[in-house]
Amino acid sequence: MSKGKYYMTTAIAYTSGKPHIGNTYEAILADAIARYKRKDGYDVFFQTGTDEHGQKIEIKAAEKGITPKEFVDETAGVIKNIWDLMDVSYDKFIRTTDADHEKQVQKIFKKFYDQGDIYKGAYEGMYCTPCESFWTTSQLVDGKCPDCGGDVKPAKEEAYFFKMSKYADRLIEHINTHPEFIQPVSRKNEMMNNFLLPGLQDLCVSRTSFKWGIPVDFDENHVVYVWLDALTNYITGIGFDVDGSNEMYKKNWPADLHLIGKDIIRFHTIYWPIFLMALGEELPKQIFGHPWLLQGDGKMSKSKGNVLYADDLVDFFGVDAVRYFVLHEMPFENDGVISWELMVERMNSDLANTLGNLVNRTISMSNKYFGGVVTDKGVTDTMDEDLKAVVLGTPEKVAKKMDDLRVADAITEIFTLFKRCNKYIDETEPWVLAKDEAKADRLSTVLYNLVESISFGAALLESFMPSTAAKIVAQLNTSLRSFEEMNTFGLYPNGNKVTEKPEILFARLVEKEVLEKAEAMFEARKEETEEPAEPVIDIEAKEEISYDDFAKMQFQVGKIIACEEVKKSKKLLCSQVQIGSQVKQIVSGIKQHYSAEEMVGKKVMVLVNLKPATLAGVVSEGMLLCAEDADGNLALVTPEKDMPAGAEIC
RNA sequence: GGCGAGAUAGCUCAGUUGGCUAGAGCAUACGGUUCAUACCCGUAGUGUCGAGGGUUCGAAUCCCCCUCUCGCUACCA
Repeated sequence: MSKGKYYMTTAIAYTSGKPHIGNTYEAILADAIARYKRKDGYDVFFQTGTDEHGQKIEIKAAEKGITPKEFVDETAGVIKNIWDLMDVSYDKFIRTTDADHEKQVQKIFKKFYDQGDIYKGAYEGMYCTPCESFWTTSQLVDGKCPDCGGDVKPAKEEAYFFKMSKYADRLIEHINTHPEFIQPVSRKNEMMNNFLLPGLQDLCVSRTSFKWGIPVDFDENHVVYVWLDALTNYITGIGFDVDGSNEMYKKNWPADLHLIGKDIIRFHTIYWPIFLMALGEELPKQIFGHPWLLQGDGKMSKSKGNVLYADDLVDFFGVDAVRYFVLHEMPFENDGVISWELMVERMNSDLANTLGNLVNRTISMSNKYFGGVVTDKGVTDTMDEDLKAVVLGTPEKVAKKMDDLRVADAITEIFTLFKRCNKYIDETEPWVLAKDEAKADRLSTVLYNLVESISFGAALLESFMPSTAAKIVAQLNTSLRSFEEMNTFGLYPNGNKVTEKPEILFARLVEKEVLEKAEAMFEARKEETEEPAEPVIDIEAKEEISYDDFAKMQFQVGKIIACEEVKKSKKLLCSQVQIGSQVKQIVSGIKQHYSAEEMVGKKVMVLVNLKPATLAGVVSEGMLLCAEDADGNLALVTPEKDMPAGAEIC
């Protein structure tokens, strides 16, 4: 009895490298929802996959001396393996290098062009390779990409543009009349206020600066913009065709849920719906931008060697414990935190103590008192009522939470059930009953109630911790029950026999040992990756210049004699810089790296003949030069020996 | 700078339309218990509910203002 179709997706993972636990979280979250919906009677189609085009991949492949295709084949394999390791039950794993996907993207692009939604124009500006974005000079941050902080270079290219504004009103209307469309709702306001209401800009949807993309078939110099390529996976993966889609597509579209990270909400709630409108297709019902899983002890970074990967965590804790942790620890709207200490705490208190020990003690008592045979002798007590009420009420509570995609809260409800069971043992005191032969039947019923309650808990746990749920019912010698079978208390077969030797589900861990082991792992990894003792940075080479070009620039040593913060800005410091006998006012975006006080007295390298400009209302007559590392930290460039203010740098 | 969110126990947070001594989990202390993975159950807490002012019989909750944090965004030579 199907409740109808349910089509859901994750964002497709970018194949630039191995995904860390934060990336993996999304797949696990989606899986929990997919499994739950299936159990709830929906005909679920769950799609995930990989996003494989773009200049960044072209460059990475070149560095490794392999073709882009070889590179993405390898990375896509790594990603798929991790999803499989984590028991992600996807129905389709799409890759944007799949032939049928590429074919459809070309057709879609052509259709847009033919119907006038895409027009050919030219783009001029500063280009950021990793972000594959153009910026106007005024958008740059210290001459760097405002998104990633990376280097940009001047570029001009012929390009195709999509007329976003044409559909803006319709989209605004849709968002306003469908409050569930963007979740959480706070994100809706951000999109409205920052993009839709001020007016949408046309979007550049092709590139000519690199080759690793889907070619525009009627204009070979161009490849399709990665976002247009990537977003369409949601329809091409289920059989969309410009010339007539198949039955599977007709059944599944529109998607019921796009699960994505909060960083790409803009692409999914603005560009994607507009592309769909242009195709004449329905819009997805809901887009949920989930928060991120952050690392407690500082940001994850490869250079620090402290990146957490799902497979490493599995080695420490096991698949289901990791699933439990990321699902349970992630709030609905705020970012969650992951750390070794927190993992151990959850592992010990929730999984080992509350759940594992409950199952273990129940089975042990059944064996000890009745040779493992579980029978309801019908000797009830008033104290049974509350237990039954809690157990019978839990499926409903979980359902309510899952309706709102509050997965963490749903799990908490299930653990409330297990805690209630532990309390029941304390209330009934089976070991006291066991001492009185007249109470043997009561004891039997108590144990039956426990086994029955745990059966409920295990069945509810199935969507979130599938293998643990299976292990529990195997030990109870029963099967996972359906939601329908959770309307009645007492379906556990009377006289059934539980396992003789209960296996420990989750072993308690000692925090200190885990930390030491983790430390050792990171150290080992550092040694592996740390070829050069000192990190080096490669930046994109700029075009060669002549000596004359160089000679146009005048550099001098400047002494900062005063410095204050620019009030209206988060990043700017305004310095008075003595250069020879004159003093120039220079504004620099370095507030986050230097305080105004520590600037004073420094001798720095200044580009003095730069045309003055006004920044945040303050005139700036030059530029202080800085070095920047991979994390965006800045260091002022100063003369190696003390030099007078005004000394020429040549 | 614009828009928005937030500040509650040691930690992570919940507090519906203002209403009885402000809650949960974890951690801590004490007590109980022994079937079990030294586990489970119970009790106890501590809180100037970010600061100040106002409305009200009554404010964590509503209004004003301030401080700080965060998100999106603009600007950032």
